[in-house]
Amino acid sequence: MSISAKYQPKEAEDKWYNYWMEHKFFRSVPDEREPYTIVIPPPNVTGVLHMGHMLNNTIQDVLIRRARMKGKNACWVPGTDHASIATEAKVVAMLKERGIDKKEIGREKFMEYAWEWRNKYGGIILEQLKKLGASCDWDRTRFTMDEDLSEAVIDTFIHLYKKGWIYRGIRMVNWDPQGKTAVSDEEVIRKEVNQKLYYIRYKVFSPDSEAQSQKLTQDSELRTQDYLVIATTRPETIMADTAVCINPNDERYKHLHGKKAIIPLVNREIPIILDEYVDMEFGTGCLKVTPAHDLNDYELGQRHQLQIIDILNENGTLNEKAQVLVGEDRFAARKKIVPLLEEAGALEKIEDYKSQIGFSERTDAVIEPKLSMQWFCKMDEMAKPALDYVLKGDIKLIPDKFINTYRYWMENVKDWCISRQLWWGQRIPAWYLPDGQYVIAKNRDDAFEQAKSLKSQISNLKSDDLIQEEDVVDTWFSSWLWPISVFDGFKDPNNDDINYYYPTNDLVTAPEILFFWVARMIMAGHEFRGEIPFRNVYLTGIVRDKIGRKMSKSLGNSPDPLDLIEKYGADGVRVGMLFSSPAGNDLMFDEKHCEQGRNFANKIWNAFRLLKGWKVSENAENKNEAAVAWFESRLNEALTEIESNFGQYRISEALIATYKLVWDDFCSWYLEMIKPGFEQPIDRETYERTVQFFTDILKLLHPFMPFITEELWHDEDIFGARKATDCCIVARMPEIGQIDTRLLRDMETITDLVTKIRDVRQSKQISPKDALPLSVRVNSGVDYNRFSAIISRLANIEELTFIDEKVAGAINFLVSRDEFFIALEQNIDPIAETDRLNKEKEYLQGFLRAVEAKLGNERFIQNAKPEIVENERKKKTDAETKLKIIEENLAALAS
RNA sequence: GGGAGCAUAGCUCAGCUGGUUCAGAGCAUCUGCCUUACAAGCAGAGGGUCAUAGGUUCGAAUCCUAUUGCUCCCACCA
Repeated sequence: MSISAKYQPKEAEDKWYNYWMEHKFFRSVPDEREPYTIVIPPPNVTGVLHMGHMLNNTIQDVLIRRARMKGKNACWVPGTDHASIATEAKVVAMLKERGIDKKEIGREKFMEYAWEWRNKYGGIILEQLKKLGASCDWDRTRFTMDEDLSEAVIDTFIHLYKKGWIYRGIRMVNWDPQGKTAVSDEEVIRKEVNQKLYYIRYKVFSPDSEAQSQKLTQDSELRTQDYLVIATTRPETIMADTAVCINPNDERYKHLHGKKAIIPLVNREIPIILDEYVDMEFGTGCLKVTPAHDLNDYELGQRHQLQIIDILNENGTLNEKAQVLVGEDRFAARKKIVPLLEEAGALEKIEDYKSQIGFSERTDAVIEPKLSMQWFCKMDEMAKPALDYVLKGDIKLIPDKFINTYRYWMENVKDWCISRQLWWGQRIPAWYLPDGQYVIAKNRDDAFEQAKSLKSQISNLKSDDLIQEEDVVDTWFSSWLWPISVFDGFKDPNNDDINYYYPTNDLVTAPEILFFWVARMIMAGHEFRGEIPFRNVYLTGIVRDKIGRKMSKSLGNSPDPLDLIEKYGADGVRVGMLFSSPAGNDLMFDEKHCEQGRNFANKIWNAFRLLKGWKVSENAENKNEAAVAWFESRLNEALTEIESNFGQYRISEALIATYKLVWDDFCSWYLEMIKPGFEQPIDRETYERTVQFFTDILKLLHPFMPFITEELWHDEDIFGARKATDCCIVARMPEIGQIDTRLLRDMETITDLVTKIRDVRQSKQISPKDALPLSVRVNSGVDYNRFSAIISRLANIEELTFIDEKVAGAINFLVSRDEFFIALEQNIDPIAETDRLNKEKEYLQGFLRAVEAKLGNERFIQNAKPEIVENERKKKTDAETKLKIIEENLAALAS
C-alpha cells in the first residue's frame, strides 16, 4: 500500500489539535517541576487574526513547546482584551444600523448589547490561534472584563487613590471626537499631513482711544499699521481666540505693544500680549492665542490669565459660542470660513504647509486638544523602580537596543490620563455627593459610609443621593495587571497559581506597546507584588510586505493568515514566518517563505516514506558505521548550535540550523550514504540507529512544526504502537552527546571530494550511471579506507585505489592536500589543463605571498594569539604542498 | 529639532570577542537530470570594491570619526 507522495496538512492538523486537547497536553497545573510561563498579549476582543499576531504567537508557541519538551511545566495563558474604544465603537455602529441610539437606551441597556456582542463575536481570534497550533492552556482563558479581573482594577484604583497617586483635575487632554473620549498621550499617533497655512488680518486699535477704534472699524481703507496678520492652520478656531501674542523683542511689532486686536467675523476685541514663546521666524511673528483648543496656547493663557472660550462640541462640531458656522464640523468649518474671511477682507493669503497632526490610535480621528475634567494617575514614583529593573538587567529586553528608548520614556514620564468617557470598561469607583464632593469606594454602601463621615453640608444624605462617576478607566489600566490578574493574584495574593507561575518567564510583544503596556506591567508588578512580572521581553518586528509597507487592512496588502494556512499548512506558515524574523527587526513578509516551509514539510514527509519502505534483514552486513558515527556527531553539533541560538533568542537561526541539519545533512548526505540499493534490505543496526536519529529530528522540529512531527511520531511501521499519551508534544528533547570533531572534519573532506567528482561528471558530460575508477595519492592524514563505501555510493566509483605515483593522462584534482585521479578513456585536453593549473598556481602563489608576509612580520608573531600564528604556518605548508603538486603536474603536461 | 538603528550577491538576511572554515545562507538565475523517498525534487555552477572617505591596528565587513542614503522612536512651533 502506498502513501501519498505529498504531505497533506489538513487532516493531520485537525486530528492532532483535537488529540492534544483531549489528552490535556496544554493544561498546566502547579507541580514539582520548574514552571515556564508566558501570558499572551491579549488581542482585542474585536480583533481578527492578522500577520502580526501570526508572528507573535508562532514565537510564543515555539518557546512554550520547547520548554514543555525540556521537561518544564509549560503554561501559556490565553485571553482577550476588552479594548474600550474599539469595542464600544463597534457596538455603537451595530446599534446605529439597527436604528438604536446609545444615549437613548442608556448605560445599562447598552452594556447588555455590548456583552451580547462580545459573547457572539468576541474571541474569534482565539479560535483562529488554534488553527496555527497555539498550545495555550485554554482552561485558563481570561478576559480583561471578567468579574475578578474587573474587581482587581477597582481595587488597584482604590489602592492608588489612597496613596495619593490618583487625582482628578481639569487638564488639556487629547480628545477623540469620534470616540467622544479622552485618550492618553501614548494613544496619539502623529502623522505628517499636507495642510494650508492661512494668513488672516486682525484689525488693531489703541484701547485708550475708543473713538479711534470706532473710526478704524468703519474705515474701509486700511493701512498696514491698522492691522496685523496672523498665520494659522486652523482658521475655524479664530472665534475662540482670546489674545494675539507677539515676541517682546520683535522690532517689527513695537508699535503694537499695548494695543488691542479685533477678531474678524465676530468682531471681538482681544488684547495683544507679549511673550518670548513666540518664534519671530515663523509665519508672521504674530500668534493667535486659542487657549481652549491648543496646548501651548492653553499654557500661554495660564501665564497671562486669558479667558478661555471653548467653541467645540464633543463630536468636533462648532457650538453657539463660535457665533458663526455653528453646528458645522471642524473640517467643514475650516473650508467654509475661507469665503467668509475673504468677504470680510480679512484673508491675506493661503500657503501650502506640512505639519504633524495627532490621530487617535483607536479610531484614527484627528485628535482635538480639549480642556476637560479627567482622572490621572501619577507615574513618577512608579517609574523609578520599573526603570531600575531594566537597567539592572532583572528584566532583559531583546534586543537590548530598546533599553535606551525605555529609559528615555521612564525618565520623562508624564501623568497618565486614565479616565475615558465610555461605558464599555470598568467604571471609576468615585461617588459624588450632591454638593460635588466625592468619595472613592468599592460599592455604594462603602461610599455611603464614607460620605456620611465627610464634613458635608448636606443633611439627611441618603445612599441614593450618591451618583457614581460616569467614566470608565483606560483599557490599559486593566491590562497592566494582566500577568498578576490572570492568576488571581489580587483577590487571593497567596494562591498556588500565582506563587508558582509568577514572575512569568518570557513576554513576546511588539515594540510599539513597550510603553503602553510593558512598562506599565513592570510598574504594576512592582507596586502590587513587589516583583517583576516577567524576566525577558522579546520584541518582535513589524510585518511588512515585500516592498516594505506595513501590512494593514486599509492598504489591502495583508494576506489572510487562515488562507495561508489553507494553502501551505500551519507548519509551513509557521516556518515561513520564522525564516527571516530576528528579534526587533521588521519582517519583510514574502509568501515564498511559506512555500519554502511547505516544501520543507514535504521533504520530511518523504524522508519518512523512505524509512518506512525499508526492509530490515538480520543477515545484511552493516557497511554504514562511518556514516552513522558521523551523523551522530553532526546531530550533536547541531544540537549545541540550536541550544545556543535559543539561549540568545535567535529563533530564526535556530530554525535555519534545524532546517540545514534535516535537509542537507540528514536527507542529502546521510540518507544517501546508507540508502540500500533497489529491493535490497538494510541491516538492523543501521536501521535502528537511523530510526533513532529520525526520532531526535522529529523532536527538534516539533516546536517549529508541531503537526507533521506529531503525525509521523505515531507511525506504527517505524515506531511500533505507542501509548495514547506517548506523543511528540511531550517527548523529551534529545540531550547533547559526544562530538567527534576529527570525524566531522574528515567527512567534510569526503563531501568535498564527492562534489568534485560530480562536478567532473557534469563538465565532462559523464552520466551518473557510469561508474568511474578513482585513484588517490594521500598526503593528508585522512583515512579514505574508512569512507570508501560512502565515496563509491555517492560518486558512483567502481574502485578506489591508493597509489604512490601520478596517473598520466588522467583527470586530476586536489582535495585538501590529497591528489585524486580519474582515468578516462577520453583524453584530457593538455592546453586547457595547463591553463587551469596555471590559474590555480597563480592564485596559490599570491596566497602564499600574503601568508609569508604575515609570518615574516615580527609584530604579528608577537601580538597575535599563538593558535592564529600556528594556523598561518599550517596554511603556508598546505599551500606549499599544493604548489609543488601543481608544478609537478604542469611539468608532466609539458613533457 | 533630539535620539536610536540600518546600509554585505538581483531579493531577504547571517556574519556573535578584529585573525582558521571570511566573504556566507535561503530565494531567484544558469546547466544537466522525471536516478524506485521527494520535480513541492536531485546534482552542479555563476554571482559581492562588505554604502563613501579617512583613522586605529601586525591585521578591519567587524573598532573609531566624518559623509551620504534609508528606517524607526520621541518632541507643542502656530
